[in-house]
Amino acid sequence: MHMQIDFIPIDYDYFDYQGKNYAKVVGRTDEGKKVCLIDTFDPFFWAIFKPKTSDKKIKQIQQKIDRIKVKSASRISRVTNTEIHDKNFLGKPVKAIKIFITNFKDAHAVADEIGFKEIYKRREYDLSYTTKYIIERKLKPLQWHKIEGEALNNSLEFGGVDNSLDVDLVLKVDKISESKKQPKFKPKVLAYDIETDELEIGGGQILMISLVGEKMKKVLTWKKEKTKLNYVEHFEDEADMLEAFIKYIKEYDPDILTGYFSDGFDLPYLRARAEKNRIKLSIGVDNSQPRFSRGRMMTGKIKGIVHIDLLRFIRNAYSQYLQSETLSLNEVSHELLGEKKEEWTHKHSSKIKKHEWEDYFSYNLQDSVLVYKLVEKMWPDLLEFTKIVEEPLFNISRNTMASNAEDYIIHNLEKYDEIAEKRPMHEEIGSRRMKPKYEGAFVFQPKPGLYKDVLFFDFSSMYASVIVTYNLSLSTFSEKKISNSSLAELRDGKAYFTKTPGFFSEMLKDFIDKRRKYKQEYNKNPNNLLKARSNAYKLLANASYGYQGFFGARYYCYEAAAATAYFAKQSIKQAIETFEKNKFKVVYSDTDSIAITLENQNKKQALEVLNKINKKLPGVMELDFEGSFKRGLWVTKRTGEFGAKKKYALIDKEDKIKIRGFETVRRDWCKLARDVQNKILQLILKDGNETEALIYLKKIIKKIKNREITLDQLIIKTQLKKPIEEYKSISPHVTIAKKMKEQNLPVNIGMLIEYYIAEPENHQKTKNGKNKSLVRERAKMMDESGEYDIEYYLNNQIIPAVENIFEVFKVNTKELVEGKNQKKLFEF
DNA sequence: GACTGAACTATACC
DNA sequence: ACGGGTATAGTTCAGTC
Repeated sequence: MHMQIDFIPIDYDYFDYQGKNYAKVVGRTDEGKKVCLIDTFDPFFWAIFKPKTSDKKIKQIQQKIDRIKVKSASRISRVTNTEIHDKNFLGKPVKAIKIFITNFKDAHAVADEIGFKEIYKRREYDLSYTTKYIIERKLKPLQWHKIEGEALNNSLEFGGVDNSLDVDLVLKVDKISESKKQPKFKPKVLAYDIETDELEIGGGQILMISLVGEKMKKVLTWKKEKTKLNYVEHFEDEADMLEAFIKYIKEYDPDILTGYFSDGFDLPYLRARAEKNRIKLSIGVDNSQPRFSRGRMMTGKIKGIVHIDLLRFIRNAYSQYLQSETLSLNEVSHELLGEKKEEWTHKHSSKIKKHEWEDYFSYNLQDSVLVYKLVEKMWPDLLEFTKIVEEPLFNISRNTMASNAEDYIIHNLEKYDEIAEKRPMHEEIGSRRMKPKYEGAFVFQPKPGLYKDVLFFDFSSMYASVIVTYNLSLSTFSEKKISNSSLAELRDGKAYFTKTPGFFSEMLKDFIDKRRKYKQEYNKNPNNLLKARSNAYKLLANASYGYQGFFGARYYCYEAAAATAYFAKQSIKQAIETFEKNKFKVVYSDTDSIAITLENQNKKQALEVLNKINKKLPGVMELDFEGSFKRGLWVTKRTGEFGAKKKYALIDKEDKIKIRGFETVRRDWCKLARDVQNKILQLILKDGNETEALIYLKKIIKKIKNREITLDQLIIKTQLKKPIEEYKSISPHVTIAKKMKEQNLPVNIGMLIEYYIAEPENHQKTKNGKNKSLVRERAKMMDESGEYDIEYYLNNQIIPAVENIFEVFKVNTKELVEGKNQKKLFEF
């Protein structure tokens, strides 16, 4: 039956039938029906001719290519057609041959057959089928389309594929067209979370599974403990529970199934337990089981349902805007939703008392509730990134910003008639990584002191605007001098960039323009979607500088990255000079920001200088006024009397404090040191007087000496960043990690190891009174008994955190603790 | 055995 | 392997006297 529908694509997949590739796209109609489209296009890749290859030679090679056949185990793939085209490659016009083949999977093998000496490069055989499909058929993810096609109903076409699909409609596509109307789409989201005794995947039974969606709240368990909680459903055993899990997913029919760290834990665990119970975890629309691809990170894919591991999206797209010290579900929920996980101390199920099970069920449910709410909150971002980058949601939710930027480029090359550059191979990556670091940003050496009336300025999206302004990219770069170009004097040579705009900076300019446009629209009409859109463009713009310097990038260009830093440095130094020429004192500057003090002039005069600077700035570069602060504090380094960079504290007129770099904002310092430093910074900044701060410090020192500090204030947390065996230097947190492992406690890479420093057993001291033993020998796990090491917490935590602050006021803190002033100290 | 600088490590800034 | 360079600072480690 021929029909037309309004359709929004959600999940992309493909299959082979009789040696040919077909796309299988699952999505919804405007009426909420689940539909699977079957569609196809003629797969192809490109071979680019060397310059000046004669037309005759080109014809000859075309004929040879036309005859290529490649045999693989399951099929014979051959070239079905060839076309000669005028295209661009890295911004230069080229003659290229478009090579159509029967099966896209054989593109690589066919490309290998094309080793003619007239062929310069072979390209686009390394793009995924789905990416190619989206580009060729213009069926863009999460955008509405009009689809015309033939409904398949118990058809024998494609080996009866429609019979095996759990959808409302299977449509063989004839025609795809853009929809003018783009009504709001709300996906059906289902969040899940499991609880187990063993952390090793499949190592023990799954005790319970929670499922939370719109009008769905369930905890499934085979535990028999009675409960008043009406969302708990009891099953005979683990197998029954798993069957119910499958059944409920089918019933709910979600577009998105989501968990937290579910790529690495929940989904593989479910799969493993299903296997143990000889159950097929057939949750895919074709009743297939989840599949796992193992790269550096495990990834779980479900056919027809987008599996989102929310942790990965948060890590890649959200984390830089979060204050949370870890990306744990608890902290992230607290920050974004103002809600927390429920209290539950993990213990083996055999040790859980009868009345405690209710808490455990409730805890399990709450985790899914939080994940559900977080996805709701982040949906605008997921949606906008998907619409802008044009890759499937599954990829968007896992991509790093650099790959999002790259995918955007790939999907937009057509406008420039560009053939895509290939992904670097292993050796290429190796040699890129061998390259020395290029010279980066400028950081101003501050003079320690407490300053009044500090104004901050910063360049908006500085590196992106530099790339656009100077046209810095792989396709515009030249080692040799060329006409009409700009020159960057790099550490190891000169780099020229043509002023004729290249596609990279054109696309980047689009990011900047759109960011500006949607930000303005948002300011006029604030809503989540516009905010997410303008933010997405900002993130993509900011990622593009790192992208060009990233060894894994298709459009990697070391010189462009180095030149970006070079030109940025020039601009900020000029801006600093201009402020200084106009009699303003510059107190600090880092990369794209400048801080000045007003002294004898006023803010209006400073803004006039800003105007002057902006008039002289080239291209799309722009310096903005960021904010005023009534006081700002810069301190010395611990070693030497220079001012420390990347460390300062500000206070504005509303007494709001902004702290950068200080121990206060570092998670590897104990809470006491951070809190004390924070308090002292506040006392000093509020009225510019150190006396009260000093009194406070003395009180704290006394408390430490009298052992009045509770242990939770003294926990030191350090992240374990690699396997224990790989550490060359055994620092305290590694020692603790070893101890934990010996006691069979879970130790994972990425974990924050917690410990405190205890009084040494034998009080051996060196001549100058320092503890003889290494710190790691005094490090204890939090539940190990012992008394905290007064000397360590004074000399290695509190004093280092406050010493440099008081030094600004010529107060010697060290003397407070030891030596002559000790008596005085206890008078407080 | 005491001392010192280099190496290693974690974390922050932009 | 899955953005970049710049910077601070602690602890350990290895070399020297």
